Amino acid sequence: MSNPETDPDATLAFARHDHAHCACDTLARAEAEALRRGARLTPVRKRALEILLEAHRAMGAYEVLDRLAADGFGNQPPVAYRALEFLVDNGLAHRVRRLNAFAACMHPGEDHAPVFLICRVCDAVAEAPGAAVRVALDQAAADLGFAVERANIEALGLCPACAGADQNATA
Amino acid sequence: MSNPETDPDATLAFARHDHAHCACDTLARAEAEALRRGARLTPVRKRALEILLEAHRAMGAYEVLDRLAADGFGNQPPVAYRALEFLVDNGLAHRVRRLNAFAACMHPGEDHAPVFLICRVCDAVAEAPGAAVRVALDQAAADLGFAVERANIEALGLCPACAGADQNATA
DNA sequence: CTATGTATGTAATATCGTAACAGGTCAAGA
DNA sequence: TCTTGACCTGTTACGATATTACATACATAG
Repeated sequence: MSNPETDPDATLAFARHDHAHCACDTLARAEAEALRRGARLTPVRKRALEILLEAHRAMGAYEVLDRLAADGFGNQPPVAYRALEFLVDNGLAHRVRRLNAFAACMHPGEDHAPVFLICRVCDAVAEAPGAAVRVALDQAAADLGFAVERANIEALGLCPACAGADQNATA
Repeated sequence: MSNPETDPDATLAFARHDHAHCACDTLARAEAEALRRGARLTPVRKRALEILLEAHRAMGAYEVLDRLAADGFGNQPPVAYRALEFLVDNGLAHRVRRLNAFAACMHPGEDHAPVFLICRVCDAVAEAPGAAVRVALDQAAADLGFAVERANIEALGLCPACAGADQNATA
């Protein structure tokens, strides 16, 4: 079984790619987006985002906190929660509630409705485009007179790799 | 029998209705569904479901636990978590992660994809029909080769009542 | 009856999250 | 310059949520 702690390739997207490049690129876009919004991407906040981008997977708040503390920032929970809350509020990160975790947004600035796909075998998390899902959700809500402001759409299931492994094992 | 996907009145989410009647009716359907699945709806489990149905809202595990303990069952967390997990696994209840809470399923046995609409003002929670949302989600996942087994779709926003109050206050 | 699997009870603890307050930084305006 | 106010960071302390591990009880098939 692959594990996001040990097998980075099985993480955020279900495909191999250049982490260093996509992390660096995404950070640049996040900084631009923060500037555009007039949001202050202070050192702790920026470092928290970098941590999420470097890890390239969903991380718990305390895990982020440990890294922040190691970098000389505060070592108490509010330090991490505040930085993460800022990132989420400004569309630079997402909260994955099923995992009590946070993940850097891969598309900061783009108006997107992320859908999180969580593999129940290897715990990999992918951020999938969910525009169509969001449209359907808004419609379902509108039918009841409800106005959606924020949505969490999370799916548990099998990622391609684990589905393949499962078939092979069963066969 | 009404179908939650097509009959909006069956999901009187934000509307007034007869709690006692709908709770009793839903409990009967839940028992039938448990029987059909060969799931053992033991006393603790049944009582936990009743508690959720009577409250008719999302409840925290510890809140359910208090009531179970008051009824003579165990008073330690696993008692509540196990009963609630059973209910969720068997489609008799849902977990609302945004609220760290559980709610009785209003349509046990019917193959449905619940969408939770959570009012950020009054905290009311409605279980809306989400078949269309689920279809869109399955498609988005399939595009990445991901097979969805379970989904949590939760929206935060304004319920009709609070949206109205807000408009009045602003006007 | 007895072995087996399942359900329940309990203790202890792990994990996650927040309230409240203190001090620091920075920019706008008296 | 000095103050004021808004915002950010750090820390203490605590509350809320959830799980592990183990012991006991209970059902049911053989």
